[in-house]
Amino acid sequence: MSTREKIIDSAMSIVRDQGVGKLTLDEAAKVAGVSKGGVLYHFKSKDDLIRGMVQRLIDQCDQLQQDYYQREPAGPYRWARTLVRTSFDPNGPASDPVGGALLAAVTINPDLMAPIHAMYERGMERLKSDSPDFERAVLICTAMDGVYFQRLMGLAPRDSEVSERLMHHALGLLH
Amino acid sequence: MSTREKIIDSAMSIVRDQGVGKLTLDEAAKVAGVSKGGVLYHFKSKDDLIRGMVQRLIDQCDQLQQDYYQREPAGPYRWARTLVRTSFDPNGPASDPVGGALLAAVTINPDLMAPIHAMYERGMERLKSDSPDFERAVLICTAMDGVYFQRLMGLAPRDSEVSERLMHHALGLLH
DNA sequence: TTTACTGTACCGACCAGACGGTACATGAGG
DNA sequence: CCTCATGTACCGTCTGGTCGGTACAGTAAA
Repeated sequence: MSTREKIIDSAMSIVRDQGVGKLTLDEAAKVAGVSKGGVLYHFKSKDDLIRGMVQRLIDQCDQLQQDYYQREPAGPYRWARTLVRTSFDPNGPASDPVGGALLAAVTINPDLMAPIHAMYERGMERLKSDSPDFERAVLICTAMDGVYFQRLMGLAPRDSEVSERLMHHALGLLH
Repeated sequence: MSTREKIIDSAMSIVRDQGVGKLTLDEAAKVAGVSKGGVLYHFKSKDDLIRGMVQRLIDQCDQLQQDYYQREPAGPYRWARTLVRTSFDPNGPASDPVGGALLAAVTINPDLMAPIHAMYERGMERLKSDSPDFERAVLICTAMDGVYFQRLMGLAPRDSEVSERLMHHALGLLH
């Protein structure tokens, strides 16, 4: 793995394990096994590092959504169903490791959220394109944001069985 | 209004207007119109200030929920319906001003989230007590978390008409 | 094949400013 | 005169960012 990627990974794990407040260039360097100079060679500022984290998050989301979309049977609400399944993917960004990028961005410099806004817009367009009842789709997908939120805040560490049932209930409302 | 309350208000507004990263004792003092010594008289540390913010948030939520609960007609899903209406209250904590307390807490010291966890537990108990289909209630209320999340992240600044329809759709699923 | 040069990747010392927190002074009201 | 509420001055630490330097790989002329 490239050093650059390793640094992003390290930053993500710091946010997850120690909280956003502990994300410093020194700490990221230490965890990644390089010097602070090394970090600043790949990212010209802390904001730039966070931009990298956000981009990573977006790429991962896009990838996962594409994968699930292909596997999802065609028909109404295909995109909504895709988003539901993506949200519960145990390896997806909705699970613990990478989500902190958002927290880092919104707390350190809200401007860094711009790419996320764009991703949201894309998602809305997709929903609109194949949802017979758009409001229904928005509501369910908003619930998926809620799932994400709860994980970010460390609320309700749902066991996988409860998650499973919640997911199926959501899917059941998309018919 | 007491100085203590004024300081909490100031801290809230800093988080909202400038981001969590800009919440410092000096800045809070400046905005509240007192000196740093004054702030530290009322809150013996920054963590303590954030505790105060979190407590304010919780008190406001509790108050609002009680109000709406009383106004909500009895019957199944009464608590779920209450939570939905609370989430869309234009003066409630779900709107912009006070939400940042959560961000401040989770980024600066995750331990400060403990009272929020407790509030969540209470909410779940209430839902369980009067929801014929508990999963349905949880799903809808998770969507309310999503609404909150989107506001925190500055995503989708929904106009009030869209909010209105989303709320009614949520209520429609609670029958 | 040696030499000279260039670009990439990274290191580590350093700095200026900001921050949380402490210690103490001040001053008004009872 | 004492306590409550607040102001002032200061300290030690941490942080983002700069800068000069190093190691090394490629490469191209001599």
